Amino acid sequence: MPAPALIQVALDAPLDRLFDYRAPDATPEDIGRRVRVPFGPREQVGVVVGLGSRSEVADTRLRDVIAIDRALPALPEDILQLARFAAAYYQHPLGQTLLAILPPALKRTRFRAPAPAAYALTEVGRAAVAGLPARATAQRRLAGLLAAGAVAAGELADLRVPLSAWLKRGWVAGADLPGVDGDAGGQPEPTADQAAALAALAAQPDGFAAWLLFGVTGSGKTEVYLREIERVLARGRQVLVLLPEIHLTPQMVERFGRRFPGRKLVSLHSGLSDGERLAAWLDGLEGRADIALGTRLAVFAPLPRLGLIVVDEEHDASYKQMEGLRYHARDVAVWRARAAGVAVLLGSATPALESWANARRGRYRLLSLPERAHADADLPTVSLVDSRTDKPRQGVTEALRQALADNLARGEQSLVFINRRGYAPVLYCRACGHVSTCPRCAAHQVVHRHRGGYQLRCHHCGLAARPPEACPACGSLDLAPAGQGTQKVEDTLAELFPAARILRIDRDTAARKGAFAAMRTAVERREVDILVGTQIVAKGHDFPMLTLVGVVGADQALMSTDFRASERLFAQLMQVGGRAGRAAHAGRVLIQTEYPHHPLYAALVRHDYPAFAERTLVERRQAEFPPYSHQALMRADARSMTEAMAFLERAHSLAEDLAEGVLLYDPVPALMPRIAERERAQLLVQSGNRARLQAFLTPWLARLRDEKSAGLRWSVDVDPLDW
DNA sequence: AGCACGCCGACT
DNA sequence: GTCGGCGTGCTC
Repeated sequence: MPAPALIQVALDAPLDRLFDYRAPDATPEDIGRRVRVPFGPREQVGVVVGLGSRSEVADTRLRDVIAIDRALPALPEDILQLARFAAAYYQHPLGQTLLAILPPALKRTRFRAPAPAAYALTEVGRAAVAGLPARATAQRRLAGLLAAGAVAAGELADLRVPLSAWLKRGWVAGADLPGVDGDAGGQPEPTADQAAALAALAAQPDGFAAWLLFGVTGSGKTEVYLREIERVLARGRQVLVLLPEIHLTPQMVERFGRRFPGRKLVSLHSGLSDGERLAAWLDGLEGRADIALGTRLAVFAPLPRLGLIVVDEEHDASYKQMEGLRYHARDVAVWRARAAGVAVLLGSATPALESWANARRGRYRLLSLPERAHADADLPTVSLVDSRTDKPRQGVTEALRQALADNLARGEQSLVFINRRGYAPVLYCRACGHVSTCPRCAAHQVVHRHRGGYQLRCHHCGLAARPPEACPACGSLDLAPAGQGTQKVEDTLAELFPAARILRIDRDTAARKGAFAAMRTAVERREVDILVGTQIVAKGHDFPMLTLVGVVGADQALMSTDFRASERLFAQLMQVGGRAGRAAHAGRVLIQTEYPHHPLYAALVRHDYPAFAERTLVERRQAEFPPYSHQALMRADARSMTEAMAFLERAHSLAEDLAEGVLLYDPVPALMPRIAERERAQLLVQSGNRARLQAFLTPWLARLRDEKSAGLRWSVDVDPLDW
């Protein structure tokens, strides 16, 4: 009699171990497959990660697997390896990591065949729809949509009733998504810089290589991606392209689709329905997709013929996941490229200082595009308005007001950038100096306009309250909003320019689905004269008639205690400045500041990222901050600060005998010490050697898992981006 | 994380 | 008398 066959299963539980189940018919081909198993009192979906004949667990406690899903292909070995790496590096259980990278449709315990990506009329259907009665309006609309060929499932979402009826009758059937018609002929001639970058890429022998493509906004990084992708596609390989934000993907998908007609392009992001996401993921896994474009989670997409990874805007913080598996998609991409023996191309106008340092050390190869691609599109002129001498009125200096007035008179569009939502950052008592604070957080309440009046909102916990009539501290009625937010700047501009058409874009106005696209259309149709917005407008949109960018309130970031604040500010200002004058119109950027001699602004005026980076790297080296050290941040929160700190003190003492080559800081209250009635503290650990830090974290955290204290939550963030 | 089991206050 | 509060313990 053969030894009992067991499978090792990774499950979505916060437990850093695998579970054995009896599976008499399991074979090595089942590794990577989904399984349904009994887990405690319920059923769970897991992934088979190994086979065995013996278990640490007593026979009597072993249970039988319910089903192995052999209808779908197994997760390939390279993806299992990638998940193992990410789980180990970011100190997250393997089961939760694996289940996080599966599309949501595959996490359900009912194993079902995936829904088609598109639908098309059958022969029978084509004949039948001709005879539809006039009153069958929904069916006639469906017939109209399908008349020209296959239509994506997503576009038929509101017609699912007649669609399912037709499926039953056999009038329609699942189909492949139609390819986008393109005009591959209309490719721009590469500039000299682009040609040099492409030549360097082409000269590189097959195998792993990491490239940093450094190019100012408008220098044509995308054109370099497209040509390099073309070369890799021609060798029969798949390409993975990572983008920072969901609302950027439709534009990129369209551009890629036009450029590669006949190639199968899929997009992977959380804006898709579960069915669309599954279809796209399977297109990748089964090798049908040639190009996969997606946001950070797409870095884990299975692509058996992978030949190149592109990470666009590689400095963007949205590549870092802040919850659960706290991975950085750019770093995972580099690891994956190395494991797969392919090239990874990281692009940015303002690289992360980590990447810049890697390029300087020769770990990444640097490709520069110093010139804008259109010869007639010069870089915008950046100038500083000294707001100590030109005193702002309602936040706007005379120089900015004049520039906006001139632009209006010329019929050109302007953008006023202020990275603060709401009306004013705080409500202030002019009698006693009291400021509005959130009852649940250690944060100010922000004044927002609300239904003709005002509202106080906390940006940390979301709590909204009516503003008090009188000061809660001294009873004075002399309360006033202090400082500027997007809403107040919008009001000010409306007063200054009554005839101007003003549009505000921030998280509050862009929240509704489709709102962002509608705003873009309004700007493109020139129905807007002045845009007011937060960083949400800075990202990746070309508005050719936008020729002036005004920046208000940027100094705030110079005061921050976060050592990465100036890096973020520089990137943000370069990016928002890049909105100005992208086509034939020269652009201007005006930055209001009380520190016109600050070296950050001086570098910005010269469009000199390398100077900014060199200077900031010197500071980082002196402080032994990243990229000259590697960090992990332990966060704890509890009902009281005493409990949170006590836990971290305990963690600190459990670390002492392990911490060779690792610097342990003392636990301290977090920068935001209370959010939603939870008191927060943190403990930073740091090492000049990444492997040392890793070798320390694993046994340290293992010790802590046995520590229990009620109501206390803790987590570890490896390579944290913000505190 | 769920979910069950288990031991103490206000209610049909 | 019991419905239910959430402490703590387990999941192959």
